[in-house]
Amino acid sequence: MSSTPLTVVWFESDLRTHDNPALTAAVKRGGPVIPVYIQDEDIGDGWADGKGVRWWLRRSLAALDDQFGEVGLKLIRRRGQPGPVLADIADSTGADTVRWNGRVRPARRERADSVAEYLNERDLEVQRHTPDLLHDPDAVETTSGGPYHVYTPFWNKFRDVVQVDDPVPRPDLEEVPALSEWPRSHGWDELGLSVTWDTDDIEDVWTPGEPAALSRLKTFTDGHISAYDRARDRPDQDGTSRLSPRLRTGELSPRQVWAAAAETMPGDGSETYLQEIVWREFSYHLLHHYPETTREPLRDKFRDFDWRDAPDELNRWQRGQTGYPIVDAGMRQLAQIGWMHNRVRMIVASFLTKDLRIHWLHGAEWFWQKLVDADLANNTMGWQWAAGCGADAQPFFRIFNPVSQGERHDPNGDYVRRWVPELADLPDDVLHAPWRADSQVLDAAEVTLGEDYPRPIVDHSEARDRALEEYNRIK
DNA sequence: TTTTGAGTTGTTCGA
DNA sequence: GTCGAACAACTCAAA
Repeated sequence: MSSTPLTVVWFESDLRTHDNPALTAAVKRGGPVIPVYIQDEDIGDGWADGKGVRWWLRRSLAALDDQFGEVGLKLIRRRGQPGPVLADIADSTGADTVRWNGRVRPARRERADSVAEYLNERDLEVQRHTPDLLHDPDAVETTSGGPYHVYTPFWNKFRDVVQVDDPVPRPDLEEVPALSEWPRSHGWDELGLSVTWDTDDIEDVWTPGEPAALSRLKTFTDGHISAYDRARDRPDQDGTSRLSPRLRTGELSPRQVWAAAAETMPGDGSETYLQEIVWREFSYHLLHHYPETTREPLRDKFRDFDWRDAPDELNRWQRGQTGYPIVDAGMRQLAQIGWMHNRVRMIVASFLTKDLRIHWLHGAEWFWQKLVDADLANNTMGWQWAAGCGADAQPFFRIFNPVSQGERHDPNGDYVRRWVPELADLPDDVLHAPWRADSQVLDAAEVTLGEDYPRPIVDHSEARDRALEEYNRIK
């Protein structure tokens, strides 16, 4: 028995020091604390971290390590199977306890269960703490028992029964006794987190890490959250929270976001924003009850849907060369900064699945590779929703018109001009549909369709009719 | 137990 | 230009 008990804290999607129940409990226990992050390619569900998430993780982990470094601690980074890695660290340091916050992604949850078993068999104590989810997916159920398939009743029930905990205070890390010798830690290359991005824009837009996350949360809740309900659909404005990558890596917990948003003056903006936080809950609710939906449609009849095999068109969608400016702007924003405005995500998803009738899974996989906020629950629900085969699906005839969506949500064209600069000199009235412009207008803007910018890959009206036919066939 | 009604991030058409 | 209606299908809760 050691008089100064040593505790290992296993970090995963909770890269923060505030509201971290496992870390706070470890510090409270007294004795040295060893923070550990383990990068593991295969967590069992086939969705290994994509490039965008790895780009973010590398920087977020460095920021967390900096915070620990300021008080003489060190974040141990390792690659491999968590059970053996944690046992090895405990063995080499004499730690007797491993703590972590409960996991929310089904495969991570199951893996954590087997890791606990593995550690227990080796006489290590395991303590699990509150996960980064506000509701218990098994506890929130419909009146007749069972999971929800529609958001609004889920939201009503959530408000009735879920008591959101207050965030846990940040522990005083300075009181943690120093460890004389730290276990070995892997470099970024060994960890698989050295990612080269195609452009520098991503570096200018994002500052990963908990300090920047807290700062953004404050800016958002002090400021434009009050206009969130009106501004969130405007990709040309900074109307959204941009907190999604923070929640993905756990630089912020949903409890912190909830508390900060609920504290602001009550109003339509913050109410609408709280609903978005609960959309994340709903997506985890669905993934918990239907884990197979990351690859299979929730609605069975969509198994017969005749998706088109069209690699060239998929490629043009990915590169932002469809000839529909709002779609191309979104796809290029994604490629360049690893993030896309939510409204535009819906537009490009509708375009891929309905106009091009390409399987939503191709879209989900592309987003998964590129997004810095790629979250399996949100990505799955979003794509199935857009394709019409998921929960709370829009009626199948609700097919976004990429021109009218662009005109409505990017009325001045600032968003398109920013991401599709070859169209920047077109006047507003044809910016979202360049093929409608007179030849003099195109000449004046120095745009030659088919050369500088593609003609539309499909005619939306015809594509819409064909999609409706197919949806009618399977109904 | 059965019925009813509200809800659902849109588009198009015609008055 | 603006407006309401039509476009189907399903979930869920309340009557």
